[in-house]
Amino acid sequence: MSAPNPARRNERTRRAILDATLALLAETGYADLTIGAIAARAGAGRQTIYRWWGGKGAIVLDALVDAVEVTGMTLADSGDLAADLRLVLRATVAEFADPRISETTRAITIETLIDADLAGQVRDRLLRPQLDAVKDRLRAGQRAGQVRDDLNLDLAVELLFGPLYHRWLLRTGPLTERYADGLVDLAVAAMRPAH
Amino acid sequence: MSAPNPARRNERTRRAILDATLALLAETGYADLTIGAIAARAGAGRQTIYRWWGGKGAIVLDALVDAVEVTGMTLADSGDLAADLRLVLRATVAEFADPRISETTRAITIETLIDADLAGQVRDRLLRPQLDAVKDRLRAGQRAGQVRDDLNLDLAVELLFGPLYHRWLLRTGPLTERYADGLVDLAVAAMRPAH
Amino acid sequence: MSAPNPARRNERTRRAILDATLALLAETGYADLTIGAIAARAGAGRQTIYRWWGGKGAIVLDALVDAVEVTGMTLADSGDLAADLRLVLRATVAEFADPRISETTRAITIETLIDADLAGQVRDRLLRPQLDAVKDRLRAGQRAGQVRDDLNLDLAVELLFGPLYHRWLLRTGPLTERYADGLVDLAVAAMRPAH
Amino acid sequence: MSAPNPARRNERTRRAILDATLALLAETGYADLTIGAIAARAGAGRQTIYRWWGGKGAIVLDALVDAVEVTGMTLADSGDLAADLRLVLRATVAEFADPRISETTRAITIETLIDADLAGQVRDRLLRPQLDAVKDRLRAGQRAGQVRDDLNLDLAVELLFGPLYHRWLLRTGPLTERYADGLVDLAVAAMRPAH
DNA sequence: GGCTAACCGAGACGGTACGTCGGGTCTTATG
DNA sequence: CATAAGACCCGACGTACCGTCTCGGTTAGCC
Repeated sequence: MSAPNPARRNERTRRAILDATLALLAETGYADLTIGAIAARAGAGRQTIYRWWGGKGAIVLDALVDAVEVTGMTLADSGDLAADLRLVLRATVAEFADPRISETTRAITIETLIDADLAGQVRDRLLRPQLDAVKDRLRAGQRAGQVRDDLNLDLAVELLFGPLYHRWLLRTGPLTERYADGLVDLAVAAMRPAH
Repeated sequence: MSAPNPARRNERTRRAILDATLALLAETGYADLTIGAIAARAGAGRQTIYRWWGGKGAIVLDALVDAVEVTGMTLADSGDLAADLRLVLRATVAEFADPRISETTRAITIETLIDADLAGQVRDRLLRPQLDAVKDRLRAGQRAGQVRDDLNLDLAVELLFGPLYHRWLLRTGPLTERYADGLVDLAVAAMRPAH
Repeated sequence: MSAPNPARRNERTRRAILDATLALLAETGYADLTIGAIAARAGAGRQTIYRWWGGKGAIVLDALVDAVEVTGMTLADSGDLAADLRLVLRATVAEFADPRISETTRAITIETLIDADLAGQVRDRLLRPQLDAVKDRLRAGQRAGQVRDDLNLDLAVELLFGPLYHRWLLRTGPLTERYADGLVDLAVAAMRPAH
Repeated sequence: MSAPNPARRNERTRRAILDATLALLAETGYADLTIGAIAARAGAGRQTIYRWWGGKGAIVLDALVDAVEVTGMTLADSGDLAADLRLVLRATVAEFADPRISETTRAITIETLIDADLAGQVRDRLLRPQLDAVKDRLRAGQRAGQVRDDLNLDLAVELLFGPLYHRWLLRTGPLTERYADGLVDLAVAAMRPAH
């Protein structure tokens, strides 16, 4: 009926629920994840979950955001743009290649496809920080003359991560460091100023 | 117990089920689509569905493949690579921008995230033809000297479609013709032979 | 949505549910009786119970009616009215004194206090046959001159069973054969024609 | 943990809770009565109720006893036993016929069927005074020679009230003054000394 | 008249049962 | 023997209350 009072929320229970969610995600996968199972694992009542979250997707998002804790991420700037980007893409490729992480990412991706609100939250809280960090690095590249001035940076970021998502989503090929490197080379070639 | 005999299958029922599936997909979205609703709409028994399909994803896939009917697609070759690619990407963007098609694509995407077998089928029966058509056009571009000889064509195709999927999936920006054109320009720049 | 078709009902399941209900009634008492427990014990789905019954009371009533199976009950007529009535009242007292039966009777009585519809059913299907049998015997007594002609027979029946219910309900005293006999004597005295 | 101190009890809250209980009993009936609703209506905390009462039945009993306030009831003795009893039975019939009172009586009756302890309390605090008053009047009737000396007075009292309860409980007929009078006549006939 | 122990309102918590919904299996009767 | 219909078992859903447990705020009774 009325909204619950967050001030009175039991932090310990909140933690237990998020932890249980991550654990069960890893064990049973997203599709077989149950509110009841989370509650049981967390030693919490089911109602407590419904009190604070809207559904499975919301809990999982919270659990993931909480786990990743992306706060003020920035990329190293070694002067070598391609090298710096390689680092990021290799790391991302590694995450997608890790079955445990991949599984969870798949889970939350499903939920974003179902729930547009959630999609916005995932985008803004989970992904934007990373994408923005890359964008900042590209801007620095522009100032250093390595990147075309008139390049649309949002598009450029998509050029880096889009193919990777595509390959992951459609499983059209392996996700390896070699792949990441090739992708960076190609993207950097596209971004280079016309001589 | 024993496998059903496809020869005795009722084609009319099959059609009714696939049609009902597409109709309900458009009306209620994938998440709220139920086997029971499909059966009811199709005037079929639920058991009939279970007899011939494995689950929601399999029906939806069949319905979509059946609807799209991608057979031997090839790209026009006007000599102008960028122009030819623009046509394809603009068409794809238009599809993703169409809410009805987008919704259905989301539906099947969800299912591919859940069921890897299905993902393979979608990839091979639904997407591969299109991607291969583009790949063929790029190969022609290589022969014409517009595309670097050492370019990994699979990667190149991903460079074209990946950003688009990324933007659609994460809803990070509008899907317009302008966007398609800008993407093509960037990708073509990346593919151009070093002078 | 639509009413289920009784013709297709599974008799075995129905029996299992009624049996489970009686068993659990005896074991746990009415208050702690659960739809879920009945279903589990019967090896049935909860939905199956909800399909055919309206609630706990309806199942219990059915189970009891089914157990008692009161069909065309009549009293012996030995010529000695008091003796015949003593037999009935002693039997009733014995039932109320039996903890197992008493507990179940309490259960269904509760439900009749809550649900007037159910009360009517209990009255008509479970009790009326017995009360009517006594009434018939009293009518025979009138013909034999042992009972006042102007006696309201419904009232007379209540005079026999009412005190018994009262004592059972309020637990104001023991329910024994002696009690039954005393009650019959008093009631018969009240019914006797003024000489 | 430790028992609460009755001396510090807030009388206003106690009253509010009992009043709310009676009001809700009349409005929603016993089955749908919840502790939470009582607390809300009374503007009290649920814990306060649990502090002072054991459960729904205990509160309802207190509320009813409090409402009835049976103190030292005695029957008038006009010399005419039947007339005096008619007064009592007519009053009782009127109570049972009043839907509001009847509903509440049903409520507490339910609870007595569930909780034997409570049954004892109801019997002793709520009913015994009335029954004893009638018993006293019958004893006076014995002394006056209107009632058989060897009559079991407890049984006689049940003979008066039992049929009434029976009819109320099973709803086998209307509860009217005529009914009360007829019942008294019959009972008095049963109690009369053998000529 | 100030201190302090308790009661009080409020409401979050771990639970349990509810009644509903959909999944996948089975049974029955048509054609 | 495939089909339409639908009953069946199962189990997750989201809700309603239960009885317990904090948490401040208020209030009574003893210094």
